[in-house]
Amino acid sequence: MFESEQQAIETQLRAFCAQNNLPTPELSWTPIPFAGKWGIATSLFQLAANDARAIQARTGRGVNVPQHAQAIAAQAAAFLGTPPGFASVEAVKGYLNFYFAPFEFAHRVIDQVLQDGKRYGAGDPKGQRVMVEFSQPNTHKAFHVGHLRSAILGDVLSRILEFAGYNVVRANYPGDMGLHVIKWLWNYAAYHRGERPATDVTQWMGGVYAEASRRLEENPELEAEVRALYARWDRREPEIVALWEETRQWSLDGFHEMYALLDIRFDRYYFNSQAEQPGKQVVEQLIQSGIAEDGRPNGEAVIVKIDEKLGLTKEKYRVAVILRSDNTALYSTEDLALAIQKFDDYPDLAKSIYVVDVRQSLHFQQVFKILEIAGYALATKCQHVPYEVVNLPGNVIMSSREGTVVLLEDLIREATTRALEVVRQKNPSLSEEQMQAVARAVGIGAIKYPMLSRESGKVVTFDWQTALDFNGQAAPYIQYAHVRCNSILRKAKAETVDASPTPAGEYALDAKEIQLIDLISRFPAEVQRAAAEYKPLQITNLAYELARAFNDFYDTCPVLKAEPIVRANRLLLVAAARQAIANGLNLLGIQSPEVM
RNA sequence: GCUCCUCUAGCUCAAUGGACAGAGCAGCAGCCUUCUAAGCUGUUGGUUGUGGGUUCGAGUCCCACGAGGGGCGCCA
Repeated sequence: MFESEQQAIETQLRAFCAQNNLPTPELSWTPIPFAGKWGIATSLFQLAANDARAIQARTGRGVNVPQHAQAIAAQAAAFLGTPPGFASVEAVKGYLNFYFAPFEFAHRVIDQVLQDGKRYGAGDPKGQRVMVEFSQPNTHKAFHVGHLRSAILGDVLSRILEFAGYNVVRANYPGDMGLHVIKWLWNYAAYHRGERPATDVTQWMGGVYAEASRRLEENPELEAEVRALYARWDRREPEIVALWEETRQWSLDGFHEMYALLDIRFDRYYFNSQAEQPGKQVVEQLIQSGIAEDGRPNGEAVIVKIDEKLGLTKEKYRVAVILRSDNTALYSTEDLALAIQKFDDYPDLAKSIYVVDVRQSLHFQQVFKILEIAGYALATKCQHVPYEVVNLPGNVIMSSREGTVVLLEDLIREATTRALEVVRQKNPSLSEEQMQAVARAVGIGAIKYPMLSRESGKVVTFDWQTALDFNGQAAPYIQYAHVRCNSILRKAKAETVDASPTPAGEYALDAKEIQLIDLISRFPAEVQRAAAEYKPLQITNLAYELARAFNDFYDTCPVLKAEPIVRANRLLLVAAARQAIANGLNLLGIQSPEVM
């Protein structure tokens, strides 16, 4: 947010170095890391180390780098004086700290936030299109908490990338065909023909699937019926296709309901079943060009010996199987075609991102590498963004077959019920309708936040107690800070605040106010970083820090009862804080309630 | 055998190669006649798995080891 100040100082520092025969400095800027201090800082250790080497080479004399850094910093501070707009400069422990003139800079930040509103923190358009594929639910199965991480992570990455300035295509890739679907169809046709799901569609679909698995486990001889059905599907018998199409739609309808509840949307659906034939064509092409080896004549599969093709001596990409010996498609068959399909549909894609479970890392490395070997330039634009799984306590993996699952419907119901109890108790004056709305916002937020607030490479362990704990570092804490902002502004008749952003008179800002403004000013840079590194964690951290700083401010700085000048300024600050918190929550796909 | 990931306070997790490793939860002690206590304050808690190395500087990068987890030619 203060790039122009940084650049001005850097120009001065380069002049200083040139004048003093020092190496050209490469500076990186950080906020001054001490509570209540506001400004920008840079260390001079790198510069000092470079100069120390030069002195060593020239004179053979060793130089103590930290001392040298501090000496240079002190000289530089004297050379620079206090740059325009700053309150002071200090050289300490090899760092140069530039302190902002708080009131002036505070109002630059606040004015910017209030002017930009919902767009505060958004990046300039980058003119690049990015596709994010996520969620990939299996039709004819239940949707459980383990499936939630991709959906939430992918949605939030999409939001962040969009806000950062990219054109984002949100893609879903449902698994609508495969052995699980055939098993389901078999069970349905044999024991549930004519039944239709009424409510909780996805749960019902999952029930029929679980029943199928159970039946087959108890009576393995029934497998023959399933195989027979698979053969009928392979022949595309109209009756089977029609049944598949109808029941598949039930699942998709169920998914739509859940996505709506979770406020997740898609621009484009790719279906597993549609990638099958194109995938086989890609495989043929790979065989023709000598990249793949066709083992089918000998009853073996079609494979690509990737390491061999690359001349690698150590195992890295290994051998990929890209088509079964019986000519049926594998995931890799379909992913080869899908990767290409995406660029056919959107030739200007700068990046094609796959938000998929870390266990498929090798699979994607193989697919992308095979395409690269085959000469597809798009291969290097494909990137797998992996995440770790969601487990149950005791390192138990959620599995539909094992029955160790927490269903999404149950989790949402439980979380909103619990939130409703809390809001009923905390704020009984609200209308029933308001309470319901708050409970939904809080319940959904409480589900999403834990999935986003840890490194995606770390396993999330789901347990009810933590999931339903609405205190501390969690979404409701941030939402509550937003509500408090809103409450103050409502009482102050917020509409007059936004209309007159220029306050008359100046006063000494409290340390809590400075802390809050400092954090608000960091938002745009954090958005860019989150987008560049695919890390929603940056946003959860900042949103939480903002809420904490606001609660701190709320506790020590009266607003409505303050003197007129202070009151006017603090109202603007509260409005800016509310906006920053709301924008942060919005990036996380979490609602900002007006009341709680 | 090859390979990827994880290891930080009792627990769950943060921390651009930089200044003093921070939060929450749990525990203990306080704060509602106040802009909503879903809040705030104080307090307890650390050889960042172990050993080397690189660097002016390492929780962060490199190597080895340990522990746990994932993946590896016809599962998805």
